[in-house]
Amino acid sequence: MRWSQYYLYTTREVPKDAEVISHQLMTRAGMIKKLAAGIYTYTPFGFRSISKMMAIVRRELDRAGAMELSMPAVQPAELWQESGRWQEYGKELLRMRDRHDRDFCFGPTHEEVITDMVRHDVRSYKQLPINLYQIQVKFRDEIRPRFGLMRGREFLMKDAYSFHADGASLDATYQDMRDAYCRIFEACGLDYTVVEADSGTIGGSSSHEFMVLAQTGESAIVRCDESGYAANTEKAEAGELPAPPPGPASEETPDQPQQVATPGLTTVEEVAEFLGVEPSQMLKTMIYTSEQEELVAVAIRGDREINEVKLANHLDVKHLALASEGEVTGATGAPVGFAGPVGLTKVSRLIADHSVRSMSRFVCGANAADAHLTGVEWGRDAEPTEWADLLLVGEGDPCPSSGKPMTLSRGIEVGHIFKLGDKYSKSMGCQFLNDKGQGNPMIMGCYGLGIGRTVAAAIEQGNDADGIIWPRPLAPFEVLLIALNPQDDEVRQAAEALYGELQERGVEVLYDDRKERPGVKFKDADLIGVPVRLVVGKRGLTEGKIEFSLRANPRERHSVDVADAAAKVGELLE
RNA sequence: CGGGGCGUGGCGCAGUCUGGUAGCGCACCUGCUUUGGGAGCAGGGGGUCCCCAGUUCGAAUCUGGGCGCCCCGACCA
Repeated sequence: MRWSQYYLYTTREVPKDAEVISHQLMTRAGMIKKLAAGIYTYTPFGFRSISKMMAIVRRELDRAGAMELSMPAVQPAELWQESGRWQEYGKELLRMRDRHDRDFCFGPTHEEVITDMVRHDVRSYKQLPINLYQIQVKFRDEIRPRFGLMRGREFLMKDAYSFHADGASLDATYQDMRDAYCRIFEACGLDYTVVEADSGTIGGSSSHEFMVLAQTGESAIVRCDESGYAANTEKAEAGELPAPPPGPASEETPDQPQQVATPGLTTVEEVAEFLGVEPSQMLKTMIYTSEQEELVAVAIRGDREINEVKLANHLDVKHLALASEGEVTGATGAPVGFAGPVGLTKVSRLIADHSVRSMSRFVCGANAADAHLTGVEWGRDAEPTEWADLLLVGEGDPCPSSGKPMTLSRGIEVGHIFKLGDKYSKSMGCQFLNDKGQGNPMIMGCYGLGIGRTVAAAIEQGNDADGIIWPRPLAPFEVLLIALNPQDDEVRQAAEALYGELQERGVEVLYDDRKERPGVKFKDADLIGVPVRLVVGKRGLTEGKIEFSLRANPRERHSVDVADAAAKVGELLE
């Protein structure tokens, strides 16, 4: 490809709305153009990387026995009503009407469509298992699209769905897909980790996420080097936390709680400081509401935070919110900031996190304005209706397996695999007949992988002050051939000859034949990050030499005889 | 959905407070010089100042309404 005729326009300036490095570099390198919030065009240059990513995905999934198909982007509401998600999915689902006033949506995912297809075609256990995938444009109307391709509204995703007669078959395919994903991300040269994850609105039991480690990642994960345990903090569990020391004992009334005045002190930190105790000796009581419209109280240690994903799962609700001021006052008889478990009768449930089980003589709100209680004991003064794991796990918490401290880091979620079970097959009547002639819902798995996001993640991991450093498998071109002074006959002829030779060899080469100054060409070369750089210039040519270097190691430059250059490139690309 | 900010040549911005014929840098076109790390000089093209309505002799600028975009938050009792 001759750059002088190619659709590739770089910019020197960083667009003002690009915050993360991958977004800045993809924009500056002319790979993507924004059309609207979270909606991008891939330019020919950008699309080459996207295509390479798709090719890797296809290769590995085909190898894992999955079959590619293509489903509609626009889907009728009926299917979503059947699965229940027309109600559940909320505003992220882009809904629309056709000319006959029929409801449709732009698919954010395709469980309904694939299940609908399979239930019509598959009758017998003899036809199972089946594993189908597509690479498709999806649309999710995110609250706040940002970070370029990392969190767009319209995006390219590979999604696969498997159908099974039993759990063992699902387990086998799940493992195959997990292995395929590992091969895919390894092929992309990414530093990634597999973590246990919450299954979210898709539903189902087991699930794993593939995280590319990057400080700009939007997901938090904890890991234990000792045991290998790794999980998204939405899902992560911790071993038992060390018990905090008992709070101060009351001299006059050692066998009952004592009410103390805490005027205007509503936060754990304020009360702890005022009373001279540690936040870990306090009990925090939060009032939540959900679509079930009942108020529940949740108790957690004062220095810790509630994991709302765990709480929503425990309550089996879709949407959770902290209760309003009015609801809190109605439930506790006090303003926000003074809730506690003692005498809390107006909520239906008091759910206590395991972190508060070992607490003794703790401090909590008194359910009265400007007052807290000290010296409170479980059993004697209050009793939760249930215990649960609601802890948001943090840095240094003990690993649930080894007990060693875990580390917290950030990751970009590039893949997510689920064991769905029969959630969709049951609600949508996707059944098969077993060997005894009985009808059963199929067992399903589903497997997502963000194409654009993975390419962006590769840039997050591969860049320097001058631009992108592509992992070779995702690079738009393998070789950048620069004719430094194309107006010089000798230089041009040598570069043209080499260009032809590289093409003969099947090398993906971008030939910079533009009438630009050397400085511009070098800067652009660094920016677009093509792995191998060849420079034909007057200086070297007088000695019959061509210079080559690798983008990953820009300072190391080598000379090679003109005649050997193409062979040398072939060698480098081996 | 709350709070804040911004819409002015392709991109980044000034001008708006205090109304008076729209400017700068980059990019683009022409010419000359330059040519191994984003060149210099000279000349040139390109803008419904987001949209609608209003105030005014006169609106990018003031008023009202709308649209779009960006950032923060939507959570620790």
